[in-house]
Amino acid sequence: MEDNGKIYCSVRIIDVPYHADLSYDYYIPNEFIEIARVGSFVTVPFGKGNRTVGAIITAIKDSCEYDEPKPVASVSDGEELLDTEAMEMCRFLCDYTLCTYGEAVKTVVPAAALTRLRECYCVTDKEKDIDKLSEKALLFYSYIKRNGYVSQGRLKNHFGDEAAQLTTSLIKLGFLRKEARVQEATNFKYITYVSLADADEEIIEEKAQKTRSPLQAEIIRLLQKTGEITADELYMRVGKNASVQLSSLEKKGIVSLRKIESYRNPYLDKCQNATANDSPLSDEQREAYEKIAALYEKDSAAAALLHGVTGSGKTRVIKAMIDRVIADSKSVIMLVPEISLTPQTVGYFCSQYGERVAVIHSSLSQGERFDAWKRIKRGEADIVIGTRSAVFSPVKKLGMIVIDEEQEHTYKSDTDPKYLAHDIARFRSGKNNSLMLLSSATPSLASYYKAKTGAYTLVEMNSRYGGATLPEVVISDMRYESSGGNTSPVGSVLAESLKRVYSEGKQSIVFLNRRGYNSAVSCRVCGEAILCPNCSVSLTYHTRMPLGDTDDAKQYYQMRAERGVLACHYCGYKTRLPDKCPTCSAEHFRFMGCGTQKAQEEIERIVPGARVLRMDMDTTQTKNSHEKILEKFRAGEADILLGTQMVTKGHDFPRVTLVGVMNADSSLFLDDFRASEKTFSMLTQVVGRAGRGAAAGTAVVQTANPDSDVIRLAGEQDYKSFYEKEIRLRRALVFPPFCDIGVITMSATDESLLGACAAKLSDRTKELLSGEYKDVEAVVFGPFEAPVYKIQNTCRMRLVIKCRLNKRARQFISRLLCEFGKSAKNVTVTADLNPSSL
DNA sequence: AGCACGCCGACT
DNA sequence: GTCGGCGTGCTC
Repeated sequence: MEDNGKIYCSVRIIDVPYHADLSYDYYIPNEFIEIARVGSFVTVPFGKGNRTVGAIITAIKDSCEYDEPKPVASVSDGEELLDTEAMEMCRFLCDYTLCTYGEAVKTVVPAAALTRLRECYCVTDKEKDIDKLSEKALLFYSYIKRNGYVSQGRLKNHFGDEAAQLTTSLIKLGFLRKEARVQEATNFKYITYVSLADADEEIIEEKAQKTRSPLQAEIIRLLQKTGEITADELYMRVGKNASVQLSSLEKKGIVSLRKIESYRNPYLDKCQNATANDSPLSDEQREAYEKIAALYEKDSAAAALLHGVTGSGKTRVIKAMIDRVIADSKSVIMLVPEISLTPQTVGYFCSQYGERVAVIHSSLSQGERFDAWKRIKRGEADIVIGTRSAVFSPVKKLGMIVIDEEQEHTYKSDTDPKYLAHDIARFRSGKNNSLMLLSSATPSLASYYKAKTGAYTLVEMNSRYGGATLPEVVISDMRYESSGGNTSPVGSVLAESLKRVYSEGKQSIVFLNRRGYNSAVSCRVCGEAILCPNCSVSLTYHTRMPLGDTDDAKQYYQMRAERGVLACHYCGYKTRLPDKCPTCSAEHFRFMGCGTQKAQEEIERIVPGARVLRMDMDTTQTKNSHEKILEKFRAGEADILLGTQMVTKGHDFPRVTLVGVMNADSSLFLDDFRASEKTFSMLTQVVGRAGRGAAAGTAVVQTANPDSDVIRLAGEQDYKSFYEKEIRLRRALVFPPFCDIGVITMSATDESLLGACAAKLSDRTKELLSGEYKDVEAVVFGPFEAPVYKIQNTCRMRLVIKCRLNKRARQFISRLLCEFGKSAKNVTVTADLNPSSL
């Protein structure tokens, strides 16, 4: 509606459910017109109660379709929050993963950068019957009245646990109102510089004479000597309690304080000893580099897959490419699967490029993350190394995004916008005409298929660099072990090899895909396994576990001393081993399977004297524990490194000559079409750990399926044959990359409600597919129970849709989410498009 | 999500 | 007769 020159804006609201996530129009009051821009964070009145909610301006315009727009309530000033590319990424995330705009914003921008909404309470103008309140309520009420707007936290501090009840009842009676207040992002770190005030020495001297405080006098004398110093330095010399004195000196006009914003950067020391060293590339590496560089120089959106056997020096090629890109004054984002597992890679790039590197990963504090983000946004860091969320880094002039170990499942987000880093990278490379470079020894089938069919440029490196040879691989058939009377999880071949390597003074790595002691405990009489009361999985027996900061540590120590603990790996539930079988009351249990704890005992028994380091979820709870364990092993303080997945990642240990895989087939028969791919990748990686130095290595792979092609080909490091075999299978069965898969998951605590909802969703899906969405070619499976049906007492059912996930198919699934988001109370419905596992 | 409107059971 | 249960629907 045309309206006397008013200015309007379209906004997307941050915290709305999926079905209400639309574009809403508001008018901008004159006072905000100067600062309101596309990408600004605003607050607006929303809904019947006009509650204040946060939103992002997506458009500014001089007319408005809607008849009675409300006014914008506040506009966050300062630089706009989201730049054009960030907004495009949000838009893309919404469309691509079917999330709300707000969820997308929270994914693209670090939490600390978002001006935070804080729930506050204030009094209303109602005064009638106020004297009828209880004494306590009246006290509560007048406290809020005195203070204006009071946050929940503050109320709880003053009134304790009663605060919550008091607020709700007073709101109900109409004396209080809840209102969201904008709390500006105050999340900055400053360094304070102290100097004597800019005045005549005489005046200062005169003022100093008047000072009674000896500490203040000391500060003045110090400053007269040193000139300007940082506050921290001053505290070091005269003591921390000087801060009060300092501010009083400032008030008196004797000293002046200067605040400079600084960054929290835990990688600073790594960066400051930057020592660029360049040894020349090998012929093969140079060839690979030139091919990729040529692609980059075309200056249009492109993607390359660098496929090189383990040890072929992919990192060196990547380094050369980064040099090439930054030579153009463009930025680089390099993704790694997990920072804690690749300290070498991170350390290497920090030392090469110094302070222009920003490192981003999940265990940064909010402030550290925010500061890294600002450094990038301001163009002070132009090389970003990080885990998947780093793909959103607001770099200037993006030249290249590298995805190292491209097949890793960590590149798919497991929380709500369930995006794949590759898809974001491809999108950004399209927008910036930049290069996406994938790198792996065992590419995902999807990526290799794209390379084979021409969508990506394939660059291959087939020889190990520096004369290292592939290890000799021995497949140890575990079927004969047990029939031969060896019930140990360590077979005779592996046992002999471990002993030999130990006696030679070399190191071994043993990989085992299961933590804990045993995998399950079952009753010897009725055969029932002991299950987690909250989840539908069996509990795992642990002999010892780290205590962390659990509140019942004492009790826990006691349990552990007595007889070990049964733990759930899904919800963290812990209990002591019961006296009797919960099902039949028999008193004897069978302990099945072998976890890292039991394996450690076994290996220590088999190789007497060997020092075994265990690395799994239980021993790596604390910060930097990964690095510490790896460093210890590297330093030769242990002979055998035993662990789960995390021992397979790309660290080089020159003294390792033996790698053992204890249960190579544990992931082979998973109920997942990617089982072979995952097993192959994992085995290839772990086998590649052996013999990275001059000495030839051996890999012992224990399996009950020695004839399996996957295991054989991984042993031979023959990716191409594996690919050909697997891709034929996928084509025949119509699995990705020959189709997409969408999974709709419903979860609820009420099982019957969930069942009803699942049936309804399934019916509705079929109805829409044969009606309004007839053009979407899809095959629907289910509903069935999720592989782990119950986690933390929440049951989950899912519907699997196989189809081409084009725009239209996404619309269709979006429609389902909208309909069931509205109607289904107490059932949560979410979608995962192309999940990393089924 | 929150908050309104709206239509059926046990109370002053 | 009303207060209040939570079913359905909307939010610029």
